[in-house]
Amino acid sequence: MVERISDAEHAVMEVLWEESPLTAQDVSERVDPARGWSAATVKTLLGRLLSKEAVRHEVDGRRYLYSPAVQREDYVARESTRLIDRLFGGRLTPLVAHLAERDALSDQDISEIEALLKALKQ
Amino acid sequence: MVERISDAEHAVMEVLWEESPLTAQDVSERVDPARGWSAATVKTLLGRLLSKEAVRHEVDGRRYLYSPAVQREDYVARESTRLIDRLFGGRLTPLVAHLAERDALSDQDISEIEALLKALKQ
DNA sequence: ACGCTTCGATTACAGGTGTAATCCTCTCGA
DNA sequence: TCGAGAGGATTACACCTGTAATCGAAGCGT
Repeated sequence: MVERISDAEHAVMEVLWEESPLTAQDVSERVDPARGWSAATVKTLLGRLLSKEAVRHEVDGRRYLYSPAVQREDYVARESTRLIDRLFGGRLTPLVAHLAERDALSDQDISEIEALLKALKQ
Repeated sequence: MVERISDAEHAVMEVLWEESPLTAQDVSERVDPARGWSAATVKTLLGRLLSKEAVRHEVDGRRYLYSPAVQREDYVARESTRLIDRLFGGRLTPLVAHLAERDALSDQDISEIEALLKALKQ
């Protein structure tokens, strides 16, 4: 079930998906510096993720080592489905069409996606 | 700049994008019944959307007639970019790949997207 | 002219979020 | 052995959200 992961929490998850287990301090050092978070903030977020059961921790002496308890794949799946449902009635084609119209697709994107789809049809 | 439109507010926007201008009551009647909202709730949301300048209103006697002040296109663009940036480093291909892996693409989706991409290359 | 209805505006209120500061405890170095 | 630092837990606090109820003014029907 895992409740919804907020935006700030997501930034922490990204760190743990990248590498784990990590101590709170490790996470603090690795999290996107653009956030400008204090170590305390990161700890709060870790605590919240723990209670949401989105991460788990093993005890290491008097510290915790945190690891993701949800797969990035699953998170991504939930979030993308959510968006596509909300905005495009659950269908991907309009999203692609939309991005295409906004010139958000480079030639390379187009080629890659074509190759991908071709592979899917085999 | 239009602040971020929340989920509940978005449901109201959908009504106005579909048809406008509408009175608060009209909106209330048209909004997704699955939400089970009271008329008061819809009014609150309209009020918030007004102050966010996501909708505007013209006075009609002692009522307001509400219309969208942001285009659905723009909203959709912002939201999809946001998701794709956050989850896929700004690139669409991984999203498509991801959906493909989850079997979220039907044969028809694939054909449609192929056709779309083909058209884009002309 | 008076009360009921209809509107928007104001107020409410709990839960989530972003962003910490503070507290308590344990451990390690001097 | 005693104080400083490191760690998690607790507390803080304002703003956003979802979901209304209530208020006060204006118009309508009788």
